[in-house]
Amino acid sequence: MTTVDHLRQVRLGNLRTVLLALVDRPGSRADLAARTGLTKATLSNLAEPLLAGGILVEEPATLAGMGRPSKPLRFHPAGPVAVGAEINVSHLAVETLGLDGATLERRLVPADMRKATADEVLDRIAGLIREVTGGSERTVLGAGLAIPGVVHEGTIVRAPNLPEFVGERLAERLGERTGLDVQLDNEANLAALAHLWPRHLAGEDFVHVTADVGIGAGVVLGGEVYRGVSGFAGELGHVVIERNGIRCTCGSRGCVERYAGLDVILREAGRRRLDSLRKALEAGDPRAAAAVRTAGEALGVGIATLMNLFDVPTVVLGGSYAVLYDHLREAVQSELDGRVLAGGERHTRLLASPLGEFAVVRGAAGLITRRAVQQPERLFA
Amino acid sequence: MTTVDHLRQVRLGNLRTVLLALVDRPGSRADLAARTGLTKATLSNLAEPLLAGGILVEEPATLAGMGRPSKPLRFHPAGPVAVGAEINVSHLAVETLGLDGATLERRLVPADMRKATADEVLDRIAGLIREVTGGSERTVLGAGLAIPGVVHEGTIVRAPNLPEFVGERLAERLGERTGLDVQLDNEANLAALAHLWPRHLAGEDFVHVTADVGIGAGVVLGGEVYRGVSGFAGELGHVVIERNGIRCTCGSRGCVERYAGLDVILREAGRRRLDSLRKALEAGDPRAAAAVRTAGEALGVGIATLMNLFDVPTVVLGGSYAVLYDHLREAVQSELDGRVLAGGERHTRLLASPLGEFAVVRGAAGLITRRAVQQPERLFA
DNA sequence: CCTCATTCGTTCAATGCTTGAACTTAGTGC
DNA sequence: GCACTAAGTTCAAGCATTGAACGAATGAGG
Repeated sequence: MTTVDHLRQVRLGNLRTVLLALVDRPGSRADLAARTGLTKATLSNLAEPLLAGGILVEEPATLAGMGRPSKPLRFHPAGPVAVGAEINVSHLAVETLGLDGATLERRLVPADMRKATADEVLDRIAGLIREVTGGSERTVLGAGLAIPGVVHEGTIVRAPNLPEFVGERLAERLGERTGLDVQLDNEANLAALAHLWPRHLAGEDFVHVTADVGIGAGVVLGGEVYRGVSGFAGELGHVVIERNGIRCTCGSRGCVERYAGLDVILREAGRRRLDSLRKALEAGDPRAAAAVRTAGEALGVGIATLMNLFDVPTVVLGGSYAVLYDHLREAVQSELDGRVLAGGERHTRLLASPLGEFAVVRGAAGLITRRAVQQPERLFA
Repeated sequence: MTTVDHLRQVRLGNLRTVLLALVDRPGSRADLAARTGLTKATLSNLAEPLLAGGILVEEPATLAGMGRPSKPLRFHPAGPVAVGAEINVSHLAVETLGLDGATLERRLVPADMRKATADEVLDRIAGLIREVTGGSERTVLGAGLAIPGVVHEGTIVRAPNLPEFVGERLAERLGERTGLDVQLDNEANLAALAHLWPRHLAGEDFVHVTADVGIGAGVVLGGEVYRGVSGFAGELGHVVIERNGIRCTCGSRGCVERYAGLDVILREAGRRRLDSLRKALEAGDPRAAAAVRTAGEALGVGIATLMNLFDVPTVVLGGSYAVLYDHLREAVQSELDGRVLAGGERHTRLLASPLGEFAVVRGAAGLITRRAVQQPERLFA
């Protein structure tokens, strides 16, 4: 690598810094210089190709205070967008996201994936993507694709609820249908990413926990989703809380999933759907409340173990757990208080995700916008 | 940061690359250029100040084959050294280590720390450090200090077996006594580091597990010891394996430590010391074997949980567990086989540490030599 | 309307490390 | 001695940031 290459890397790094500052909020060259620590001269220089390339726009001067008025820069309203897509057991979803973090279009359609072939699913997803991108002339940076399974190097290596997809390379197949650069990832990881990009919810390090059929944790360390060497990191569902406990489909015994999975909660509560459970809880049904509390205790033990290993102070409960948050919190927190070693005084923060059912697709789209910002050379294609 | 500063960073990065290659093995400028991917011109340039500064020496030309003979570069035999020191419940230890990874001097002295004040301990450690460094004129880069407790930002925040030390800033106090730059860290982290630097034992990612009074895991991710946000990462001893199990001193129930700690093993085996247990095992004592096997089962459950969360393929058993390895392995591996999800086919590698009782001090010294190589500007002081 | 103060944005010379090619050095083989 | 080979050295070229000076655009005050 020549010195010239190194200097180009420096430039790309500065470009990234500037774009990150702009994701936070718009600002004039002078403001951005102050926020990034770069000089005004550098900022003028860096902004030039971004404006020429249609990534940013210069707004008309704002007339405020003394001195020459500043012309704020912001992401171009007709600039590039990213697509997020989600294949789940009971639904498909897509979303388009701008570089500024604004959601443009959304679709969520119920569908029973267990009865569908991979081709049918991909066709439907491709159709939905066409729907949300078709009307506009904006450049599409790529698509993130979320699935409920473990992904390693682009291949699905485990998907207990979508066994037909194991071994598939869905990204390539969706890429062929849409002409887009597609990135495949696990839904738990992407839900976690949605809480981190483009806006931070929980500071630097946190764990995002969701339940559908299984229980997945997305672990965020140092601002990055931690995936492990083969994509299996954060398998909270198979943390053992009773070594001679209930047999699990994974071959082990006493996995958290067998005590705190959504299917278990519904069964114990005598309900068939999350919505019905929620209503029962609101109506004060004692059986429903007991089922959720019992699950919360098991979940709390598992999360405590996770926190003692990762030493991460914050836990975000998402998906179904966010819906049940009010009835889960106390049991989970109580286990954490009794079991997490924590730093000096016990500080464990438990939050409910505010993102609702679109967290996963939003994370999938965020994967793409984030990559574009982190590798700004992608914006000049 | 000016462009000139960036270029200086590039130079320091290249210096680091070259030093890392030399830690691996000596080599001529041409050989190092080939191994690092830099050019011969750059290598000549980088080597010059290292030779002038007495960090490296040029060996006489080796006469091998055709062409101009090469003059290999290696770390100067009278170059800088680092000190490692360990305070433990039952002993103190120190070691000096060269940049090339060679151990120069070692001391290990039994001592009951529970009866000693911090001042007494520090005086003794300082005395040992003088012993191992006094005879030589070599520059001392600093000292690593290992303690059996959780360290966060230089302060001991938890030390169940050395309660007197909690809240202390031992690094500064030892620094005053020795005139050295002292780095304090947890013994489990440093034992793990010893398996990673200066020579790799287990590839990229692994977990190193030791037992003394408690059970600690040093987690190595991406070539770095993972410490968590407040130094509590890898608290394997307090992973729960039976949520309604035995009460633990930490306030929780069913912690691995209560089933697989060294004190538990010795008690169940009816022995008082590790050495006596080892002899009993060699003699085929069935009670001893059963105690170790039972502990191995509990340890295996805890490690399986750890592996499902971190997705790290390799586990190194160190300290007392390395001594008991032959009798532990089967039970641990069996739990791992039944419980770890792993990548596709189940690949979990279980190893015994080859480093023996000096692993921790070696890691402590390695902390300093590693820092010197990673921040080569420190070598030109 | 003019001038001053103020802030925004632009221009420009200086800076230094790696590179690759050409060159020098120091051996072997015949 | 001469050709050959490989190690090590010399040197001009190349580029993004900086800081200071400069130009531009406004408000305040007379």
